[in-house]
Amino acid sequence: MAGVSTATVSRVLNGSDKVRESTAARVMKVVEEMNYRLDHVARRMKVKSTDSLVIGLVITDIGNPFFSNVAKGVEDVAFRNKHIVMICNTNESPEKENFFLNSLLSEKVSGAIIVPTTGNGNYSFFEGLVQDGFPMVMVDRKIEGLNIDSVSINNELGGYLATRKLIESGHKRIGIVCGIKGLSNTTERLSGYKRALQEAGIEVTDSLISYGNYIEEGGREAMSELLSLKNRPTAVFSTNNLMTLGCIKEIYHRKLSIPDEIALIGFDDSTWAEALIPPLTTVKQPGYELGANAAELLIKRLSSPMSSTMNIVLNPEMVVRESCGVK
Amino acid sequence: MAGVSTATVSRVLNGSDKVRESTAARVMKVVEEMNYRLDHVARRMKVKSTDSLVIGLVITDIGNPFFSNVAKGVEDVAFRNKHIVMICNTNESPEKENFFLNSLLSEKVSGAIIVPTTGNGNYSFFEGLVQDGFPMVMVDRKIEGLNIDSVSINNELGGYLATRKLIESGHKRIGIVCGIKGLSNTTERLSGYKRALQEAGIEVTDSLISYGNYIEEGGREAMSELLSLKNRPTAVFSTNNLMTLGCIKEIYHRKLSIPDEIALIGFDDSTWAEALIPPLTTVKQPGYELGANAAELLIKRLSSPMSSTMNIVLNPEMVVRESCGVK
DNA sequence: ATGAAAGCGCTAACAA
DNA sequence: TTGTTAGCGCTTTCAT
Repeated sequence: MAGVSTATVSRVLNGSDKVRESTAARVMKVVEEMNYRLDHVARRMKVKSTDSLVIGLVITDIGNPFFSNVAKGVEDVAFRNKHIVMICNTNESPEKENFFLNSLLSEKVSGAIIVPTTGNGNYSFFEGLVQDGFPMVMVDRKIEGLNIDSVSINNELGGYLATRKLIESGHKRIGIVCGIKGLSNTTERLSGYKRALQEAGIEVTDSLISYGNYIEEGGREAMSELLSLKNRPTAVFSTNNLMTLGCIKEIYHRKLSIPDEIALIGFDDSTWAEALIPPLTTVKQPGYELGANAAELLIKRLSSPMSSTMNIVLNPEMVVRESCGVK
Repeated sequence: MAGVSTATVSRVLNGSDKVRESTAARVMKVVEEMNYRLDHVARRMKVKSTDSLVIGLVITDIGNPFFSNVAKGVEDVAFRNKHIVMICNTNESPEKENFFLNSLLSEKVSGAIIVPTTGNGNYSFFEGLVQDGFPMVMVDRKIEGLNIDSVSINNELGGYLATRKLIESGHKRIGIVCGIKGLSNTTERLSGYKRALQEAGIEVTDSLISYGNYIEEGGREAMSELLSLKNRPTAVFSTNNLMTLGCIKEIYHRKLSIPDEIALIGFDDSTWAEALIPPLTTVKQPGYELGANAAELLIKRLSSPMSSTMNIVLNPEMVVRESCGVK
C-alpha cells in the first residue's frame, strides 16, 4: 500500500537501518491509516529467542503481598525495557512449576524469573535448562549448586537482627515460627536466630522452634503450640507476614497482650503493619526492589549471555515499632 | 526420527484424529526421548487466534491485595483450562493501558480481562476492539455504553449496607472517603451511601464527602480533612482497603479512639482487617471470585463468540466486627 | 491411516 | 537505499 516491499516496512517498524526519511514517513502514514499492528508472534519465529520481548515470572503465591510487590517490581522494569511479562502462580506445587516452565519455553520467552517452589523437586529439570542456556534468575529463594543469577535478601541477617532486638528487650525465652522446611530462606532465617541466641549465651531450645509453612493458618497453629508449652516463650519471632497475621489472631484469641505478655516481631513489612495496635516491629524485606533487580539482571543477561553469573543480596532492615516491647 | 511425517507428529501431539495406536506410541516415545517440545509460537501462526491458549490480564495495581486476588482467581481458572496469562499493570495510566492492549493484540492472545483505568480515556479504542471482535471482559469496573461481558460487584449495595450499618449504630454525621472521581465503582458506592442516608431521613452534606483516589496517602488526607471540620463526623465509611489504612493512621495520629470517638467501616475485607484493634468492620469484596468468574466468562466466549454478552454482578457482604461501634 | 506441500507474517542475507 | 527470497515450525487441506 505504501508502494514498498515488506522488507522496507520491517525496517521502518524496527526503527533501524538506512531507510530514506521520506520513505519511512510514507510507510508510517499507511501504518497509522490502516491501523496496522506488527504480528509479534510471527516476528518471534525469526528473531533469536533472547529478543522476544517477553519474559516469564513464576512465583509461588501472587496473593501474598510480598510476592505481588515482587511482581510489581518485575513489571515496572520490564515495561521500561519494552518487555511484557507472563506471570504464573505455582501455589508451591512443583508440578505446576514444571508445567509453567515448559509452557514458557514453548512460548519462546526470552527468559524467566523464578521463585522456586522447593529446594529440589525440579532440580534436574532446572539443571537441564541452565545447560541449554535458557536465561533464568532466581529470586527470593536460591537453589544450592545451580550456577545462575539470583537476587535474594540476607535472610540470615534478618533472622539475626530480629532475634537480637528481642534479646535487647530483655527476653530469654524466644520462640520462632519458621516457614517451609528445606527452603533456603527458612533455613537462613533460623540460623540467624540461632546465631543471635548463641552470641548472647542463650541456649537454643528445640521446643521453641515451630513451623508454620508460610501460611496464615500454619502461623496460627505454630503460635498455638508455642503458647501451649508449660514454659512458654515471652517473645516470638514470626518469619513471614501471613504467619504473623495467624500469630496475632491466636494471641488475641487467648486474650494475651502484646508486648507485655508476649512480644512479637514479624518479617516482611506490609502496609498494615503500622496500623496494628500496637504497631508491629518487623524486618523489612524490599519486595519491589527484589523484583526490579531480578528483572534488570535478566534483561542484562539477554544481551550478554556469557558474562559470569551474579548473586545480588539485598540487606533487610529493622523497622522498630512497639510490638517488640522497647521503643 | 519416528519414521513418520511431520503431519502425523502434529496429529499425535494434538491428541486428535485417526492415528494408529502403534504409530502414536512410537511418536510419543521419540518425543519423550529427545525431550521434544511443541513450539507454541509457530503453532499460533496457523491456529485461529481464539485457540492461542494465552489470555491477557490488564489491571491497575498488582500491588493492591484486592487486585492480586483478582489475578489469582484469573490464574487458577486459566490454568485449569490450560491457558497461560500475561499480566500487565497499568498503574491507572491510560497510556500504559493503551500500550499493553496493543502488545497483547500483537501477541495474538485469545482475549483479555481488563480493569479499565478511567471511564473514558481509551473509550474509542475499546470500541474499535469490540467491533473487531476481540474478546474482552471488564472486571471490577464497567465502561458505560460498551456492549461487552463484565464481572463486577454491586457497589451501590455495598455503599448502602455500610452506611446503613453506621446509621443503625446511631450515627447521624457520617463521612465518606471516595475513590477516584468518574470511575463507575466510586460513583456507585457514593450513591449507595446517599440512598442509605436519604432513607433514614438524614441530609446529605457535601463537606462530609471527600476523595482519596484509592491510595493510602489519599485516604489519610481525606480523613484529615474530615476530622478538621468544625463539626466533624462521628463515623466514616472508607471505600477501599488502601485508603482505610490511611484513615486509620490519621486517626491514630490524632489519638482518637475507634469506635468511640470515630467509628469506621472499610471496603475490601483484607486478611489484616481482623488483626486490627478493634477488628475492622468491612464490606467484603470477593476479589478471587471476581477474577475466576471473569476468566470463565472469557474462556467460554472464546468458543462461542456470538452468544450475547452478559454482566455478572456479585453481591458484597458485610463483615461486622468492632470498628463500627456495635457488635 | 498417513504423507506431501502450501502458507501463516515476519526478518535477514544477499542482490541490485 | 531498497527489493527478492528463503525459511522459522507448525497445521491443514488434499492425495493416496
